[in-house]
Amino acid sequence: MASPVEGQARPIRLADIAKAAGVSHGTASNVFSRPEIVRQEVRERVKAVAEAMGYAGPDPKGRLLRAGKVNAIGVGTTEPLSYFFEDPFARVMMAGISEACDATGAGIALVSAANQEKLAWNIQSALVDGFILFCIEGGSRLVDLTRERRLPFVALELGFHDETISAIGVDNIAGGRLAARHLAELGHRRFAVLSLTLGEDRTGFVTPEMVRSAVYTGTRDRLAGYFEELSRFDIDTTKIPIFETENEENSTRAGLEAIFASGERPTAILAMSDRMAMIAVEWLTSRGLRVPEDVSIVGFDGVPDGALCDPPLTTIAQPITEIGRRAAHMILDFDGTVRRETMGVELVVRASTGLAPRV
Amino acid sequence: MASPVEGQARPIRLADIAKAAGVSHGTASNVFSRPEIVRQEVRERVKAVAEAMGYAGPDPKGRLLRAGKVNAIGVGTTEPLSYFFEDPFARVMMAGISEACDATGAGIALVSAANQEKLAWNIQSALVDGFILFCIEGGSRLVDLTRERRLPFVALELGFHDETISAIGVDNIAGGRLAARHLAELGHRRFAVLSLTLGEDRTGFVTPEMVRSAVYTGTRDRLAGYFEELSRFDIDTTKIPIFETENEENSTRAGLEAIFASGERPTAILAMSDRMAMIAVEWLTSRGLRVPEDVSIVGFDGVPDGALCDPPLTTIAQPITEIGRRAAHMILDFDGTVRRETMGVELVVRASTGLAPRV
DNA sequence: CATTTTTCTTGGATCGATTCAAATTTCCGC
DNA sequence: GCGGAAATTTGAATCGATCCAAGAAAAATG
Repeated sequence: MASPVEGQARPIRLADIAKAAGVSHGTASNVFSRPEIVRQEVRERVKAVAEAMGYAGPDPKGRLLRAGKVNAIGVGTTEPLSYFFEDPFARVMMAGISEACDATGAGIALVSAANQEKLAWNIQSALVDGFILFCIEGGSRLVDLTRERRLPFVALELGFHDETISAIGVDNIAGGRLAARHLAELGHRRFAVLSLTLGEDRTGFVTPEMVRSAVYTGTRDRLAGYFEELSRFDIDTTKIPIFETENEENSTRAGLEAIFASGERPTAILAMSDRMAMIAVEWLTSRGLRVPEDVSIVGFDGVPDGALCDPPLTTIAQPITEIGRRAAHMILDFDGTVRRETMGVELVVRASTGLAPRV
Repeated sequence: MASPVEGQARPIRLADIAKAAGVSHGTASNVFSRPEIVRQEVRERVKAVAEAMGYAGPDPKGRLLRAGKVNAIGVGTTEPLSYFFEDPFARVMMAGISEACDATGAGIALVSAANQEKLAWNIQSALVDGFILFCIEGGSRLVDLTRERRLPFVALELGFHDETISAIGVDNIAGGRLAARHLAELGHRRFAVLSLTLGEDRTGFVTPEMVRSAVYTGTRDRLAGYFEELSRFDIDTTKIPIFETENEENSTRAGLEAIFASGERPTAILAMSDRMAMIAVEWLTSRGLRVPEDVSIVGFDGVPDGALCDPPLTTIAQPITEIGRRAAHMILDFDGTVRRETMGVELVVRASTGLAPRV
């Protein structure tokens, strides 16, 4: 079933309507954008002509150039676009952004940069008034590219070493401490860390040297929080294995294999994301280790899925939706200043943590 | 912490660069869009000037007007924007759309129309090459508005009576039949239907008259499918209560109350969405009725959540991702024809259905 | 009916780029 | 050093609207 659409004729412009109706283009424009200032008779005539000629209404492409403002905010990531709809953390964040946009009537443009060349082009050509950047893997490339647009932008996760850009994130040190203290108080003494990325594009065990030179200060801060607190319990933090992953299945599993391959198995895992924590729960369970009887796990983020999995995840909850809302407002109400906001975090105790097993 | 940004000076234009570098704007433009055709020396000089003046690169707003193509597809709904990130059906659909867009490098613009006036404006001013419409509640207003833009658009769910618009959906009659046959074969004889909307903005029991005059033919077809098949088992379909909901908690609960208030309780529920089915499971369970021992339920859609809930949902699965992909391609590769595609559905038997209880 | 106000309309300027035919340079071979 | 081909550069036209100062028409006033 197929029917032709609107002959090949090029689309009707406002000027065509004006001519046909015998008015100036100025008046024709007013009929659509400020109808109240044109005489009723004229208004109706022009509208009738427009209708008759099949005019689609003022083309936003034209209006845009004059108006200067797009009324949409771009959300960028280096992941494929589907990330926004599938990743639990991103989804909650997007819900917050959506809320702010809905309230002001702004639209959302999703911009992905999964592959290098297109990344550049997509960021460069996005029709938006500003950007919110999901700074995950490859975040610095994304930031550099975006900076070139000279539009307002905010990095989510202020774990980015560059203090000259706006960012919103959480108090990672406090978060790390809360998680560590909770486990230490349950009697745990042997730990392992599933870490987010410290620099770019690598996975594997991390050395203290690498921690010092971390690009992502957010990751570094969480580690610092973990260790500061554990030190208070007289735990030798230099022996704690830290495995850097890409926050997805393969590298997280690899990390777990590596950690559990070595001699002294940890009784507690500090995971820097709920995603990793949930993968860890599954990995452990499938190997006959019980959570939390044999191994306790604390996640980070506080995504809704964490409450639903089995066992429900103990985690450090971020106010994700609120971060999203604020990020959107930073763009929408941009005032020309760079802002860095730090939000608080909260320990949510559920069933993935328990007393340390008797030795 | 606040630092001023780029003095108030109006942004630098390509023409400014051209003048400063002593070349024509044509050449300046070429430096950025087709660098290979300009002499290296000139190219470098212009680039240097641009760099020095802090030029942000060719403004997409300007380019757009000339180019005519936005390279983004709009996805519209009458729900708030967060719908796209929270509703399980929408999310899977968006994943399919994302895939197609990623492959071609197109962007996605989310357009919401939660409130009437803004709906119009948002649709009218969206910078996109075409629309994909989530035709749920209020779908016809959305379609009418979109039609005015005279851009290609596709309605998701071809359960829309207007055959002149492109649409992709599933074979609703077949789906209805599969669900009904499955239950009938398990011995069920007393049914109730939780229906999607037939027209606009109403909930409550439905009369045969209303079914005949349905605006949403998709809903009507599912009903037809249910009833055709049940008739084959000599079931008197005129006695089956049909309750129309808005596919959310309140109206679905109201429907269940109404259905279970009457004398003869159903042993099987035909729900037209997994969402309603899951709400029904919860409602029944909280009232001490067991699923499937006391009441069996078949959903519709096949969203991932349905496999995870307790008990896992028997459902009629749509190829949601594939529908999303195709919808995106219809817009991306638009050829001026109206297309209506019907996809197949599949019965997925899980644990929410079982043998009819002995009387 | 002339004059002042008020209400509408007009048409040129502008938003920021790209395109393309024509003009100008540069490059080659002889 | 010259003619012609090839490589660059130019600048006017265009994309589709909105804005606004100035002019024209209509309405109000005396």
